[in-house]
Parts: sequence; C-alpha cells; structure tokens
Amino acid sequence: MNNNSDFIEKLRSSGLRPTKQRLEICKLLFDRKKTFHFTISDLSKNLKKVTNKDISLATIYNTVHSFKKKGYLKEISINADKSYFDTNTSNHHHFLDINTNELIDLKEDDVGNINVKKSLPGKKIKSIEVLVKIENNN
Amino acid sequence: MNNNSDFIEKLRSSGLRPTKQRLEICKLLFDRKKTFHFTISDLSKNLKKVTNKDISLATIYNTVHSFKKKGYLKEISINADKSYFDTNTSNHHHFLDINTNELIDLKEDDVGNINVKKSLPGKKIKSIEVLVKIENNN
DNA sequence: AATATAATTTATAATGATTCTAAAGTAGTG
DNA sequence: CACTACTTTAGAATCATTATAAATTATATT
Ligand SMILES: [Mn+2]
Ligand SMILES: [Mn+2]
Ligand SMILES: [Zn+2]
Ligand SMILES: [Zn+2]
Repeated sequence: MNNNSDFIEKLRSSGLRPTKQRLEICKLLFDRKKTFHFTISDLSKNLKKVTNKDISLATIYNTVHSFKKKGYLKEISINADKSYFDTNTSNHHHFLDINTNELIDLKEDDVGNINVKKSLPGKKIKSIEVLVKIENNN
Repeated sequence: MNNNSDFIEKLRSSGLRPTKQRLEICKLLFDRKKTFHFTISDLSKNLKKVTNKDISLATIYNTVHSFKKKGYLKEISINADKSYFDTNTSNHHHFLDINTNELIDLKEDDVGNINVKKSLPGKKIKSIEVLVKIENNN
C-alpha cells in the first residue's frame, strides 16, 4: 500500500521527524488494505515481533498519542477496561461483539441515516456514532 | 420518591443485605425524580456531604459494582479517562457535550428508529445505542 | 562534513484509579 | 444469645498510563 518514503513524507508534513521507531509503527498501522482496531498492548506485542531492538513502551504511547493528535488515529472508548485505537478516523459505526470484545466497523449503508431531533441552545452536533452490541445466539 | 423501607425491600429482594452504607448510597442514587449520570468520584464526594461517618472508598466501589451486577446501574464508557455510571438502565441514547464532559440522555423520539442492515452469522443484536457528540457553536 | 539545536527516545520513577487482602464489624437465623 | 455468612474497612498491591531527565538522533547551519 505505502512505501517507506510515503511515511517519511507523511510524518514530515505534519511536523514529526521520521524516526525509525515512528516509521516502524507507521508500517504496522498504515501499510495495509483495511483499517483496523488495536490496543496499545496489541501494538506493543506486534512491534516486538517485527523489530530487532525493542521500541520502548513510552515511545509507543508517545507515538500513538501524537498520531492521534495529528488525526491519523482515533481513540474509541467502549469498554471500561480496554481502550481501542482505530486507524479509520472517519465518523463511523461499530459492532461490538461482547463475547470476544472485538470491534467491527459498520459502513454508512449498514445503518440508516440518523436524524437527531433534539438540539441544545448554543451547541451544535459534532458527530453521531452508533454502537451495536452483538452476542452469540442462544 | 422512595422511602427507606422501599430500599430495604429492594436490596433484600436481590439478596443484598440492607446495610447503612448501601442505604445511604441508594438514597443518593435512587431517591430522585430523574435518572442521572455520575462517576465514582462524584458519588464519593456527595456521600461525604450527607454522611457523618465516611463510607470507605472500597465500599463505594463494591456497592456500585454490585448494583451494576444486579441491574440497578449501568456503566457507560465514553471517555478514555472517565467512567460514568447511569441510573437509567434502559437502552438509550446520549448527547456528550465535549466542552463540559456532560452526558445527557436522549429520548427514544429524539432519535429516529435505527435499522441495522448488516448481521453476522451466529450473532444477534443485544443493544443499539447512539452517541451524539455536541460542542459549543463558533 | 562538522557543529549546533531542538526533537525524540529511553529507562526508570511517579501517579492514580481500581482491586485485593484479611481482619473487624454486622445482619440474619434460630 | 450464639452462630454463620456477609459486609465493611484500612491499607497494600496492581497495572495502565504519564512524567522525568539523561542520552541519542534528526535537521538546519556553517
Ligand atoms: Mn468497573
Ligand atoms: Mn489516552
Ligand atoms: Zn472503527
Ligand atoms: Zn443515560
């Protein structure tokens, strides 16, 4: 999907130096066909698999947070005891499988248009997102 | 709304002994006209105001978790760094004011019916909830 | 290319919310 | 009252996350 110089450009253009740690993380997060959801712990484990010298946990946190700030990642809070990040940064809906704790993107068309009738003075709508919890049959 | 013996009955009927700590917490949470949202820290502060002898933090956690397990409270995970509990245990939608971090219930009618078209084999829908983030105008 | 500067990484410590532990207290039963 | 199981509690432990501050690295400048 992307090659290394794309990531270098991406990082530079947002004022982040393309360090080897950040590039390694870019490769894991963004060099894919589909977007996905991950936890810091997932990312940390996957980085251990693909790198020789480990990236420190502090750097993983720093990087994920700066990517979030730059808009390359989105944080999804769905579960009191697990925080997910999403490489799909658009507003979108989710299935949450409560048996597996897996998050699954829904497409725009999977959920009809949502019409919020209530409004509050001085406030405007920023986003509308639906969470559909699913579970095993029976 | 409720008096003490209602709460004693409520607790007994779900196999929880009506201790003075639990009753104190019931009064704060359930003796109201409207449901509301709170954090453990909110609850803890409010309990300090109304009780002579402080209820220990462990008991507050224990009680909130057992009330959740009995279905008297619902946990709402919306913010990575703040966990809310809701005395409205039905499936319902929310505004989240991102300027104040305030959660506001939406009524069924405030959001049209939601029709989820996608389904996954072996899975059924357990709940559908909408989160509408709002922010100040301008 | 060498130097200077600021950004970044890192190991490690600190924080803070939540949970655990085990001892003391209390409610229900007969 | 006496017994038992449940509950509360203070304090310790845990664990994810953030802070610190020294070493390293990227980039700009000479
Ligand atoms: Mn919890
Ligand atoms: Mn975070
Ligand atoms: Zn997603
Ligand atoms: Zn609510």
